[in-house]
Amino acid sequence: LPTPAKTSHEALVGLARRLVDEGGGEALTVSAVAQAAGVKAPSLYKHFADRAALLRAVEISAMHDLEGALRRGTVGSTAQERLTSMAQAYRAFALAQPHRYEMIYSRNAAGDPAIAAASRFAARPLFEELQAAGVAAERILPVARVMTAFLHGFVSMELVGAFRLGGDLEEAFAEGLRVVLRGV
Amino acid sequence: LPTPAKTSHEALVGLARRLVDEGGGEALTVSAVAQAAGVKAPSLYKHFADRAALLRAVEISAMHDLEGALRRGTVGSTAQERLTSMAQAYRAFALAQPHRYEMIYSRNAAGDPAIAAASRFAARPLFEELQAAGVAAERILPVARVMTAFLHGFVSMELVGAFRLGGDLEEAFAEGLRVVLRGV
DNA sequence: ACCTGAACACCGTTCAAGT
DNA sequence: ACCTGAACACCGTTCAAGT
Repeated sequence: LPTPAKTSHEALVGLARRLVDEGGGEALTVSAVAQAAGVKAPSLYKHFADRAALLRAVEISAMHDLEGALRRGTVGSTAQERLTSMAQAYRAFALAQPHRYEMIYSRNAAGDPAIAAASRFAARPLFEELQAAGVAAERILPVARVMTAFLHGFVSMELVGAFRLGGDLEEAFAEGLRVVLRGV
Repeated sequence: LPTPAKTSHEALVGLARRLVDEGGGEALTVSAVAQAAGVKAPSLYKHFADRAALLRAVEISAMHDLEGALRRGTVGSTAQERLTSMAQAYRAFALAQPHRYEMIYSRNAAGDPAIAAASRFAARPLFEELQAAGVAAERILPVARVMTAFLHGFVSMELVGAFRLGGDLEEAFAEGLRVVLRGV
């Protein structure tokens, strides 16, 4: 005689996301998610293999969020305008949801195929814009890597507080973006 | 009647470093360090306020390591050569000691003044080379930020396995470096 | 002055028992 | 089929007691 389910896979991911947004990855404890779902900790193991699986689900949803933010933020008619606005949308996403952003490049994920697929999904907007900009096919991958390396490096250092020497961060970002886009 | 000390601040940091090198930051547990030192866990609190303090000590030593690796790796007579070799040394350090590198940009550190000082120390080689290269004083900070953003972004994505789409990573790094150095 | 055992609140996880 | 209480091994940390 089945007990009616008090929660679900999707509901748990949603609650886990909220915990991450508020307190970072370490706030995503099995007990905290269970409590938020009105259930006891052992019950979670009926929905997820372990904490790592829950973490991966949140990471994947964060990658989808990033993809959406990039698409919404990409505006303008020229390639320069569109790539610049996309880069600004990338940074805005990271600054608005720092903990969620950090999940994306956490290494909980290593070899998981679903993570790899979500990662490719999040990278698609950039690839499409580079293609539309007329970048040669064989240069799209290296150019995309230089751009994402700069973007991820800049915002992750910004989030971690590594830019402690004063100066205008907005201008440093704009300058870096100009330099990188000149290479496109 | 004082008990003879079985360990010391410096010895504990050394043991903690080894644990980090082998298993990453999460391998640095109070019990593991204590066991490696031949002591019980509570004894560590006579040497460090808490686990976070031990973590910070390891981070600081990692920053000093990076500084040394950058200085040793910077060779050549022209500014381009020297900055290129420094960038390659940066990446080589991260790839050779990934866990130690990750400590440097972990956010355990936030507002600690000793961490901030060590961070400035590790950044010095780059600042000095940019100055020697004749970069205008007011451009040194933004240029250094673009370079470190690219370097940290590239190697941290590489370490985390974010570059899954094949292609030549060596060339992507070299290409990115050329683009960034063109901005200097 | 440093080390220790015992204790506490917290983890993630397992499992037999409930419905 | 899902939920639960009890249990286990592990965390970090505190503290009174040892020398």
